[in-house]
Amino acid sequence: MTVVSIKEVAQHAGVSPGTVSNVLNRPEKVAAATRDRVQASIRELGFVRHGSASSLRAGHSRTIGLSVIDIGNPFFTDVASGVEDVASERGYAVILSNSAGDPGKESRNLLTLAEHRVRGVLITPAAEDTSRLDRLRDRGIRVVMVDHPSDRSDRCSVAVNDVAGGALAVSHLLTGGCDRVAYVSGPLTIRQCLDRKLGAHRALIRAGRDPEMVEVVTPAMTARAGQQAAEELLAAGLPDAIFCANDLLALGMLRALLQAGVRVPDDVSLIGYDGIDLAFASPVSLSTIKQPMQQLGRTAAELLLDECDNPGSHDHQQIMFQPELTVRESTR
Amino acid sequence: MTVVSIKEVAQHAGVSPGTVSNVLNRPEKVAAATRDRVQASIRELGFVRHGSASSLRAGHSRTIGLSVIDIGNPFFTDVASGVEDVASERGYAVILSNSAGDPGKESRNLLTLAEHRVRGVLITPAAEDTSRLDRLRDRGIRVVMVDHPSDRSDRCSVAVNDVAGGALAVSHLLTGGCDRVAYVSGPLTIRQCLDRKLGAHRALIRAGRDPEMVEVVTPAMTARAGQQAAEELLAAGLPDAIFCANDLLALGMLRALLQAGVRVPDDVSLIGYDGIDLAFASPVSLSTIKQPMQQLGRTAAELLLDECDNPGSHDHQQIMFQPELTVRESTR
DNA sequence: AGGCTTGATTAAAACGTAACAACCAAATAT
DNA sequence: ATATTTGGTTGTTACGTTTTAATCAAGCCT
Repeated sequence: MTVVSIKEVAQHAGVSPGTVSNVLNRPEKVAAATRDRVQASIRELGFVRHGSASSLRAGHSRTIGLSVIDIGNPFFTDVASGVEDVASERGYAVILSNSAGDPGKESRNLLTLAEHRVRGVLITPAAEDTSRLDRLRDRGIRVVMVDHPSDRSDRCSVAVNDVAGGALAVSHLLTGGCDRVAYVSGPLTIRQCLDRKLGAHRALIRAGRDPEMVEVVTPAMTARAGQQAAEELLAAGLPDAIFCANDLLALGMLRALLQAGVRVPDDVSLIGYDGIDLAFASPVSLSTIKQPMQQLGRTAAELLLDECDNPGSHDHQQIMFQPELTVRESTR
Repeated sequence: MTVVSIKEVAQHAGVSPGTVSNVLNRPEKVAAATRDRVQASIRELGFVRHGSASSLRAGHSRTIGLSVIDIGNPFFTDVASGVEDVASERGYAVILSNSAGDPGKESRNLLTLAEHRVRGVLITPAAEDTSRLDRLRDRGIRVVMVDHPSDRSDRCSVAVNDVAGGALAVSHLLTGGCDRVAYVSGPLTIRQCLDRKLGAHRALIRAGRDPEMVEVVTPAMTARAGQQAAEELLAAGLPDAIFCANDLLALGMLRALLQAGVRVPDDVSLIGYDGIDLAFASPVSLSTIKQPMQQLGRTAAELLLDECDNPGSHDHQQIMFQPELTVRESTR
């Protein structure tokens, strides 16, 4: 339980505490000989910088917060892994918090992040109202929105064009000769679901079809919910194409359809959204709209850290990636 | 960018800074009237405690570290979600770090955690050598091992009996009438893979069979690796039962088998390990050995926080959960 | 030789909070 | 009436670091 402080290192190396601090933070300012001596002492005593003291004095920490809607969803896992990569490359730590889609829990988590004086927050907001984010910014905590376009130009955001993705999915289904398309959506409070539906609508209109789709709304975007949605669809009479708001829903749907004796894609075409690894490995591999998930996380983290490290020259960007259609076996 | 300190709150409420601190940390010590007044000021000024200052002074932070081997694996995602739950209930933040199985990266991450003076670390170690963990403890950072039994009684650990799990899997296969069992393993540096194999061995011996199994070793425990393993197995001649070291491998295997025209379970029985959600949703639902993943995370976090909050009365526990066989469609 | 620059080092003052001893008034005990 | 306890509040110090201004020595210029 020995805590070695900068002071003891200084004493051991025969210099002042200030010099040790300089070795740590601006090594070029100190003569090579003393620098080596100090570094030797650091190693010998096993000193590690006290982050709390450091950030108290310096006025900022080397931590960022990451607030996601569902850590169990491979989409966010991939995003998180991209964030973690960039952060650890640049010596930042990531505090993870999971809102579980609950704006109340999200707010409480943001308070915890504020207490930790994180340098900034990457957030996929659980609700459309962004006033909480403004309050964070008033406290000097930068905010980058992830998988959600910013409505304002004074904030960075990284998103993927969900309207385009929805259109891509449905026009692929139509091209394959499908006629009646059903949309399996997650909760309607989730922007992504609404945008993808809007895109689907547009594609239908563009093709001169009736824009009305059968729609099933699930309470969660999980495989289990997808299976339940399948039952609803089977009871109501199957369409000849199904567009699921994400891959997990689609995988659950696929399972239930096959089990009910429905052939995919012969009887019904099925397309998912995200491009998670498992969508490829499913026994009938899943056509999907692929999003650059890791890239999303990496870019968001880079924007945030750039804003933190160069507050002067930084200009806010609203980045919008384009999703890509990946055709596999589940669509004709 | 206004930073409200305890001092300004004190001034606003007409009390001393010390009283504000008391309201924050031992509200029972301060008269109801002043307490209310201070709390009103806190709300009005939008004060939030400066975590760095607090932990500098108090000597300990309200953060724990979580170091996992692969954040992309649903197993660890579930564990993480259990940890996050408990931590956020008790006001702790979780710093996530991903070793990606690389002991070097793990060490670097642990250094970052040490700098942040986390209260403790939950870790699924990437290597058997635990001296790094001892060094952490010398620094006053408690360590709880997750999904890895502790070799020593002075440390908490939470694990699942992998030997029993391996035996469970293989004896189920044998009960179903299988004869030649193959084992698809992850990297042999991973203890879990070795233990599950050992269990498989034991089950074979107990049943009076030849304990030698065909074994395929994959470089990673992913669905993709499972598909590749299937090709190897198909080329070498199929056994009549396959035990995969985790569900992701099994799902990839399942996909490749079905695609090659192999019927599951008629031609070959297949069993996985973990019990991830998707194993249920796969078109031929996967028999598996279910582990209490969230529970693992919750328990580990509870042990750690108990050790932190009651250092006197805490006694170290090595908890070992028992895995459960879940029979579904992929085995006969 | 005296004044100047340069480069390296140090002393001291913060940063915002927690904890402890000291203090004070009011209530109780003697 | 005085002494003692009690409940509530405050002043002060310390936590480990960063930073700024100040100091010092050595080299250079005229």
